[in-house]
Amino acid sequence: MTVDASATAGSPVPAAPASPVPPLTERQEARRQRILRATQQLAARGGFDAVQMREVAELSEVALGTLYRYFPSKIHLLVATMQDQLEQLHDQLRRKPPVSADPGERVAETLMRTFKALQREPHLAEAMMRALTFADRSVSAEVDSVNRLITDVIADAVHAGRPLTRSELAAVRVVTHTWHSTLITWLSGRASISQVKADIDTACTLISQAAAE
Amino acid sequence: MTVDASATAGSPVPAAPASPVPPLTERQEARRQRILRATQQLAARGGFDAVQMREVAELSEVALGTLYRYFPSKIHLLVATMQDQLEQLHDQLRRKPPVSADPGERVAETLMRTFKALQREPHLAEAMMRALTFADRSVSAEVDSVNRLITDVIADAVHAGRPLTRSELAAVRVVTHTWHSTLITWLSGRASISQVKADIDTACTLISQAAAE
DNA sequence: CGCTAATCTAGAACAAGTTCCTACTTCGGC
DNA sequence: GCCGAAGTAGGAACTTGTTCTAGATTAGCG
Repeated sequence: MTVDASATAGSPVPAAPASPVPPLTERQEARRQRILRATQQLAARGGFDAVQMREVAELSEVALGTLYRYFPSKIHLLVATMQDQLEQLHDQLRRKPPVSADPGERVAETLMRTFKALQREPHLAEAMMRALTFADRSVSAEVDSVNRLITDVIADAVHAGRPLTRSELAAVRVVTHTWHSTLITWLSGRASISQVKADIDTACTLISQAAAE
Repeated sequence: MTVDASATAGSPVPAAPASPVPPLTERQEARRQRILRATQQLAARGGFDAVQMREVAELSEVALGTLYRYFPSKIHLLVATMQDQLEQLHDQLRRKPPVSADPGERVAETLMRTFKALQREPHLAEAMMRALTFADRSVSAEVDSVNRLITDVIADAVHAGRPLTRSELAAVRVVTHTWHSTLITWLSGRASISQVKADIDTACTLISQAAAE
């Protein structure tokens, strides 16, 4: 159950772009992609519980041991899937940035657009978010990387140019906290879509203020 | 793996005070307490992973089947433990309410005091919070009840008397989201104590504003 | 080309949550 | 005090994440 840090730094794990990752051969990269695709597929169908390691292995035509060599746990696998999705999302958002005038509104717009994307595959969203919040210390690096991606997405929405001020950063942190937590609440059926929107809007007022300083 | 709603409504489960819970006999209440105490003990020692159902059963001198009759899953068990702790906390806070003048500061003070309490038993905190955020729909009722408890704690800190205004309620929601999420971040070693404090303070400014309206 | 280390496959084995079954107690009503 | 129903003990069995082993395959290199 405990996976030490060295496992995280092991060969085919992508993880943070900082660690010295020996480049993957073509076939290895293909395997990795097959695994991630299979994971998405299973997750999209039945959520966290439907992502069973044996099934992922079978569907991606890889031995169970190999799956574990690429992703040292189910949580690592799903967090990596989230990284994957977030990168795609970030690209899309760069192509179509939010249009509102106010920074806080731009952030809210961005997050609501993301939320709509998640609603299209609620099971996949559930699987990824459950993994993200359930992750323990052995997945810190990967979870941090996901958080950085989200923070970047939000930071882009605040303003393209200059780095964020201290108070803007503080506001962004609270926005990401609210985003994660309200999403979880929605995914487990304890909040409505409009409730999620309201929570995001509330948190985003902090950004408007911080930016106005 | 899936537990339907009827299980939640089963006999000895306390759950929401709404469902018609047949009163427990003295021995049953004693069993329930033994189970909760054993859970706390194991959780305090080694966190989520150390709470193993077989061990809880053994330590509380109850058969495994009986444990499952009282708490239909490990998650239910830990969420119930959290309810238990929160009730104690709420009592303590009622005896010693926060002293700051500003509502937002009172909330921040309350949460920081709670945070200090959690720091005393970080493993127990980890176990309860992991369970809370990992809980799926089958635990909705219990998780909601925990959320209500936290909301009450915060609402008390905002102001003893009148009910909260709409915008205060919105602010309180964001504060609880921030609280949960920043705690998780701290528990998985991705944020420092001072970071947690900063996040709480940031979120609490929303309350000050809402109360000032 | 042939060698060696790393990687991969197939499948057994193990761990912990959960379910199920059978016999024994306890409870509430008579 | 007695009876049927509900609750409990004890433990086997099942599920799924994870680990381990032995025997192919592959990649890189002289």
